[in-house]
Amino acid sequence: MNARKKPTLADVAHAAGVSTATVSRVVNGSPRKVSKTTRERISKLIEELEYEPIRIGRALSRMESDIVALLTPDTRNAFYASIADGLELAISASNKAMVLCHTREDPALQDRHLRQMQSHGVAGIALLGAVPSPGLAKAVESGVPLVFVNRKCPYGVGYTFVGIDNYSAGHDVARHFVACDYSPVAVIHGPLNSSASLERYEGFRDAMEVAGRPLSDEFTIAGGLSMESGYSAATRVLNRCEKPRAIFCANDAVAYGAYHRCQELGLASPEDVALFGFDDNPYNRWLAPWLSTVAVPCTAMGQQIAELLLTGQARPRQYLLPYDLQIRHSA
Amino acid sequence: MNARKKPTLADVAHAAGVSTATVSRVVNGSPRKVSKTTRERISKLIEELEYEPIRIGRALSRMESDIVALLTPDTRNAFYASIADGLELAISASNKAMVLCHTREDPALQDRHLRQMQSHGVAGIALLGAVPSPGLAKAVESGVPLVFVNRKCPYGVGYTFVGIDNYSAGHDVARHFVACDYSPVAVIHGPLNSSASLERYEGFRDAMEVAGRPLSDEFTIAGGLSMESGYSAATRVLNRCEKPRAIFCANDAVAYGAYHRCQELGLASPEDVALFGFDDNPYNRWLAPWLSTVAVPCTAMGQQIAELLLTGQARPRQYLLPYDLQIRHSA
DNA sequence: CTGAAAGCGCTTACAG
DNA sequence: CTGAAAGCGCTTACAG
Repeated sequence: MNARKKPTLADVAHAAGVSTATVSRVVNGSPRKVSKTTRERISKLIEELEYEPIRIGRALSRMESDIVALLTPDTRNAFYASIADGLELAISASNKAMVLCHTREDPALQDRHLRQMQSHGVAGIALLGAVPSPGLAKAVESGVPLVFVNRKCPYGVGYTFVGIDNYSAGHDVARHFVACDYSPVAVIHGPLNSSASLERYEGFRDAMEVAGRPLSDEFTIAGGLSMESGYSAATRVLNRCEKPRAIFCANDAVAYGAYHRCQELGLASPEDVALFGFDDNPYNRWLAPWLSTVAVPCTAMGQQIAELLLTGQARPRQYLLPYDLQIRHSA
Repeated sequence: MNARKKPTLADVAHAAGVSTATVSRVVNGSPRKVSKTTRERISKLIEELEYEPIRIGRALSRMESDIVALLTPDTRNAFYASIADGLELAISASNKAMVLCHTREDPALQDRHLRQMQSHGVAGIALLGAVPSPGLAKAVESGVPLVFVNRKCPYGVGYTFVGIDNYSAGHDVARHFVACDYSPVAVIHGPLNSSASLERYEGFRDAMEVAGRPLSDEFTIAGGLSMESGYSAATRVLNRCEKPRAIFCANDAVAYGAYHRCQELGLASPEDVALFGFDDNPYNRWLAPWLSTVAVPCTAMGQQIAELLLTGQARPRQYLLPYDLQIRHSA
């Protein structure tokens, strides 16, 4: 009911009998430049009037808003949601805000968001699971601060990246499969325009080959990264007369879908079909404690992204975080 | 490498030989007011120059940004994530953006976000799972467009709400328990300052009482809404010498935690302990197809919220969406 | 149908 | 240490 408008910088300045420049300086804490007495007087006034800067003003004058964007395919995947969560925590602690855009693996949609975010004047954009798209190609040239997460930039190597060594992780999973003596072995990989999917697959494939057990084409299945697509990929591969003894899945969501299909077929894991996931989805602990997987440090990733977005990187760098093979019951 | 600055309204106006007012009018599509020829000329120029309005300018002059905020405890809960997803879809389709803030059920944090969002000049705020807090009390008075989702406003009844009839749903679950003849029956409810938790619990309790099987105190457990807290609440209630025959859980996440505890204790569901959840979390389909639950229409909720936030409500209203009892294997 | 001009709330070189 | 003033890029009443 209180129709009193929110106070502006000018209101505070007027009340304090100083210029807006001075108030602006104390708000932004350039303490060297304002005398202690004035500063204290103004601070008190700010308290009293409950002055809160209207950020649009600042944004216009600085030509940059207090906002960063996170573009990601789908936060219903709890692994992505965890990264978003960690990022948001750090961003909001720095008194900034995070806008969330779902790209749904769609280049056109990613481009719309990219343009929209630039027109919002965001301070930076994190791309968690970027897809190649014309707008992205432009954006990397234009100089907006970009951080690629999980998947590397499709347009060259000189861009900031936060993630793990997927090739090496895929390699490790293969070595585990060999140690368990699983045969034949199948892989359900994600879209190969994603560096994460590609490298996982290549590392796995190469290690199998080195071990003298090359992957066969009929056991190399291309799929998406959702539970639905894991289900349908598993349906296909388990339909063959020769069934795979073990499946390396593109991520945990895919493994969940595959698991569901195994259940339907009455196949036990690891007895009939060993299953290996990727990410260590937060739901594992409660609903799938049996799932062997590669733990990706999503919390650390969120923090790293925030740091890069907040401080602005002098030069692009690759941040390779440690991953952790989780051998549990399913493989 | 193209250091050409992005064109502004003024650049377009200059190129077209008209005033910025005119360009602004065609950008915002007030078609009555600009002659067809000028309009077409300007439109062509906009294309050519790839002009994209810098939204901060508009925001400052309108004193409202193209952004809406979603405040929610935790999107790692896939049910909340689904609502966020639906909302983001609709918002971004309207060429606006959604900022996501996690409140973690913490009043102080909620207040920080509330203030921050107002200082960003957001066009509206959706509170999915609001907690009572001083800042919220102020915000409801101040006239920011607010939409309460799932949980009603703790400060009175005259506020916009999108959700289901939780009392009635709790009632239905109790009637199912009675029909199954489960006894004794336990309930793990969420925080009672949440209307959703409170009403579910009350509906359940009242229906049990009407059926002549009132809930006992020792089988009424207060907990949080996470998997962790479901686990610990279940640990407590299953430690008693008399074990419950069935547990109504605050939501599916709590049911997952309880399920995990049952597994550890070697208790089967529904044979030893029947389990009932709430929400119909998207993960159910794949990892917990056995879980009986109340399906809440999260997609429809997301759309409804977007509509309210985008069009601005003339007067507050309650939007009660239909829910659906899902009787599956666990109860 | 179109334009000149004021205004939105900040920040920041420039002077003093 | 402090202030007057210009400027950020839009929108919009007001005139014509």
